[in-house]
Amino acid sequence: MSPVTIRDVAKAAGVGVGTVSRVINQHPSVRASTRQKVEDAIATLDYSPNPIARQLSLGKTLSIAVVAPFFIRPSSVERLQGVETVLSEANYDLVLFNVETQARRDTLFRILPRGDSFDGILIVTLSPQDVEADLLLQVQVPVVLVDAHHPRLNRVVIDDVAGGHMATQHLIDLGHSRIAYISDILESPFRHEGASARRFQGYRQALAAASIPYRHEYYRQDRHGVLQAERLAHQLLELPAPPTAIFTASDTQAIGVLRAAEQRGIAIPKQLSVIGFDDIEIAEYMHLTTIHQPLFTSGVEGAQRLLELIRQPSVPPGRIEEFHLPLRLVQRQTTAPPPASAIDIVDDGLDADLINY
Amino acid sequence: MSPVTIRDVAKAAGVGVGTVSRVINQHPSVRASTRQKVEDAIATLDYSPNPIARQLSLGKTLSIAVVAPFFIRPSSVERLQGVETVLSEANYDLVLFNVETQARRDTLFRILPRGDSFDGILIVTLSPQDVEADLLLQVQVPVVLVDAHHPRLNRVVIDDVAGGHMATQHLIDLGHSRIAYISDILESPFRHEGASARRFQGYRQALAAASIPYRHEYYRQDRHGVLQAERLAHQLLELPAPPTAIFTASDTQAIGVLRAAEQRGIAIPKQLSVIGFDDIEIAEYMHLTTIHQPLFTSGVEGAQRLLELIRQPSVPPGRIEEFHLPLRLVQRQTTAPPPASAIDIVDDGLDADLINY
DNA sequence: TGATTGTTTGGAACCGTTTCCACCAAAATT
DNA sequence: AATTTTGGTGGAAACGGTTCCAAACAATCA
Repeated sequence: MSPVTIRDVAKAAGVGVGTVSRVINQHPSVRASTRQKVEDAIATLDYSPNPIARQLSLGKTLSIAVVAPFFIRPSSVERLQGVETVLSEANYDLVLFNVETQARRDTLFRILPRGDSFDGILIVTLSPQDVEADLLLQVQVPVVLVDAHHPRLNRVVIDDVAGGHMATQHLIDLGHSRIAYISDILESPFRHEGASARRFQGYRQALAAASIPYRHEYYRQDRHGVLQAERLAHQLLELPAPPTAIFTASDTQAIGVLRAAEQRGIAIPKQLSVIGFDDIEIAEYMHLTTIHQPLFTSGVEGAQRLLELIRQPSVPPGRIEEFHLPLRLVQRQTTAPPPASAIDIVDDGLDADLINY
Repeated sequence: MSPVTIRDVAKAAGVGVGTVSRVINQHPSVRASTRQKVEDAIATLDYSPNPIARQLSLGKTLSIAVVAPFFIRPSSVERLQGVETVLSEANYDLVLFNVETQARRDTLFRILPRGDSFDGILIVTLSPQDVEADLLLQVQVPVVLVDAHHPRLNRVVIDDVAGGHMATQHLIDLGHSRIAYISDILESPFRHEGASARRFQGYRQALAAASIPYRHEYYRQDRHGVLQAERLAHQLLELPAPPTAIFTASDTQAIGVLRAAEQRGIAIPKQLSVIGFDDIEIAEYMHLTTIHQPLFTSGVEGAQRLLELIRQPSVPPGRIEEFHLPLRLVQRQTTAPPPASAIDIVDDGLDADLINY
């Protein structure tokens, strides 16, 4: 590419390479006349410094890695938007690592801590296991988790339990008692992502507080996605005593429920209430009632914290921080009181096996 | 971070640095016993090569820049997904450059050709001006355009004129003659993105072929976005003789139209037909009739072509290629024949000023 | 056995920056 | 006038790899 180096410039300007470097980096101790000469040379040679060489010399890369399940979690994209805003402002390059499969996830957690390719790492919606966190901590690379947890890593999160509670309480307040919960898989054998599990806890707590027995049959899980949720919803709606309301762990899954209802000719919200979680952009267009979490903001906060971590040399392990973002119920048009017909059949008790945590 | 260098390994293994390098890079001419010694040393020292240094030495960065208006164009995200698939497969890093403003756009086009930071550049939905293309060509950096045009750059595109024609023809076939077109701004002073303008051409051609006079009042433009399109739709629907069908240059804008109709209590598709363009994921959920273009595939094709360009040293300027992707009408539930009441008022001729291209 | 060919190997040179140190001239101090 | 301080400057060394060249060694052939 541009084969003109700092030495060419130095020669052309009749100065040493150090001086050219100083001019480029705005170092103060360069005489104005010299600076001028160098700038002229730079201009006529059309020189621009090789960033790779600079990185090697500096030991900095000015780029940070962002790891997330972008394409299977629309919420990641909205978070990414916040991240991008902050990073581009700070002149950091954003290197994208998408995760769709467990294999890729594991590879990345193994690869990322190696090498000095990134000044920092932002991990979204993927919680590291202990060994993985160890690796990260060992290499001393600044890391921030967004919507993910690990006790020894900085993170920005929401109170998922409270969120689950809030959603369920909203349905209870409307008069529902047959409330189902759909989520992605709560415990994959090795690493628990956790958020859906905690929302499940909130769901259980709200039910318990209202003295509504927990029904195991009202809880379904599958891999995250519209189609999977659609299938689960069909299962629920085929139950002898189908739920009058469904709470899903994400808006994406809520859309699956909406589709299932539509296919069965079930009127929303008249015959079935649906509440999601996240408040992704599409939720508004679909009039979905949901729990709003600050997605964009989470990206901003995460990125800012990461930059802070990078900038300050940081005392040894630094204090680990957990930053909480607020939640808010956004009521739209997919929740309403249950149909009169259903209220009668309250508490038929069938299959209502209580399970303790 | 990992402060152990190739020289440490060489010392530990009792060999020269060249040998270690050869082991790392799978160079064949290393005796098996030597290789073993080196591998042992690497293992015990827990060495991993510094990618930056390797890049400097190699003159390659193994990373490619992707420039696009990701967050204001959902279609970009779906294209990005295709790009990501190919690049991660090929072990290239994907560096994201988001464009939301004209200033950022211009900066990037100025910055990107500098330096040797990227092995290739993929530009999505942004057509370079001539001077910008010059810069790119001058620096000899491999470039591929996706959903963007420039005669001297490789690109993967669709036939926008045909697409515009297809959408309009569909409405005409349904019996509409009062057909409006909503798009983003066709000609910003300095650089035309073009796609919407070409779809407009297709729209005009289809109308002309059906002997339907073009009405200037039926064509509206504003910045791309749901809210802007919503406003434009309101304007159209307030016209003395409102359109019975609206064709929008993107699905995003179609959603705006749908919202406007909803606010006015206008039934879709009974009283108003709406057809979009792109077939982004959300289009299906909203039952939007639209022109499908292969978004994911466009990303895949673009990335693959870029990798080819990078791999082969390439004859001087290489032959410029324009790769076309197919289009397809996807009929869902937002288009139907016009209401009987409207058919009567055919061709009141008012304001039907014909404009020639 | 000696000459020839082929395979491994060590290490200097290089990639293009930044930074540090030494040096110099001019200015300030005595 | 001699000495110290200061601001500017040149250039070597360092960053951590890859590659090339020459040398060492092994194997083959006559």
